[in-house]
Amino acid sequence: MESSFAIIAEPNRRSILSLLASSECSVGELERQLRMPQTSVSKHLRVLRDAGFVEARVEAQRRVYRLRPEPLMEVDAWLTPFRRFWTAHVDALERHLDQMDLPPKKGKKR
Amino acid sequence: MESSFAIIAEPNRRSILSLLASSECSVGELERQLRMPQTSVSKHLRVLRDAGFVEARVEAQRRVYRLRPEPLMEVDAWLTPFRRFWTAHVDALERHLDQMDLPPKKGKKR
DNA sequence: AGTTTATATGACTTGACGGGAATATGAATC
DNA sequence: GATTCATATTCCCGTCAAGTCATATAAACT
Repeated sequence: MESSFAIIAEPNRRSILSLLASSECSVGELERQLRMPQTSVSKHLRVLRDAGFVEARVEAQRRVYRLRPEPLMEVDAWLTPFRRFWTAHVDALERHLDQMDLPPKKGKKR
Repeated sequence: MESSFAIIAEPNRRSILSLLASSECSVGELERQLRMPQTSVSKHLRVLRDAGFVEARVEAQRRVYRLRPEPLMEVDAWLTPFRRFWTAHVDALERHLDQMDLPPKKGKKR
């Protein structure tokens, strides 16, 4: 359970994170929107919290969870060396489109 | 039916992908650089190939593996809704501007 | 042909993870 | 203070994946 990658390997956890990307949620709200048992939501939230993906604030009986950016930034950073593999493709696609489309005003520095 | 996220949850597979990001490799080269048993490397490559992360070309007795961009692009796309969480805080981080420098064939980057 | 080199596959074991039910904790309301 | 609501934790179980060992395939070399 150590790496951030293992954490987001779980589909339900990714769903939780996606919901929290829109707005912070209580456990009950997550439970209803994802239609999964509360005990499951709580356990996944525990994992996410231990890994630093989310943090909770106590509000009366509720716990309101919100996102923390660091672990996903780490994933994003890991992707960096790979991006050149598809930016190359995008460039090729751009060149191709330039032949049929209007010349774009955006920066094409070469 | 493994998701791309589950594939890169495995540390050894991430190591393989990182090596292939520098240059294509044969199984033996991966085996030596990662210092893991050949049978393990082959099995991870099998998983990576089935998931579309890599493809192999046959070169005599060797299989030379190289990266395929699509699955990692998918991961990158999933991160999109989350990026505002750190681009908002870390101002003007140029991670999405062209980080395209010349890819070195050997030697250390970074 | 037989041997070495390079890679893949199959069988087996082991350990980790997720789901579910039951239970526990704890705050709020009566 | 007992009950209800909201969330967390514990225990058991089934599954699945990774590591290891042995073996299989196939090309290259003698």
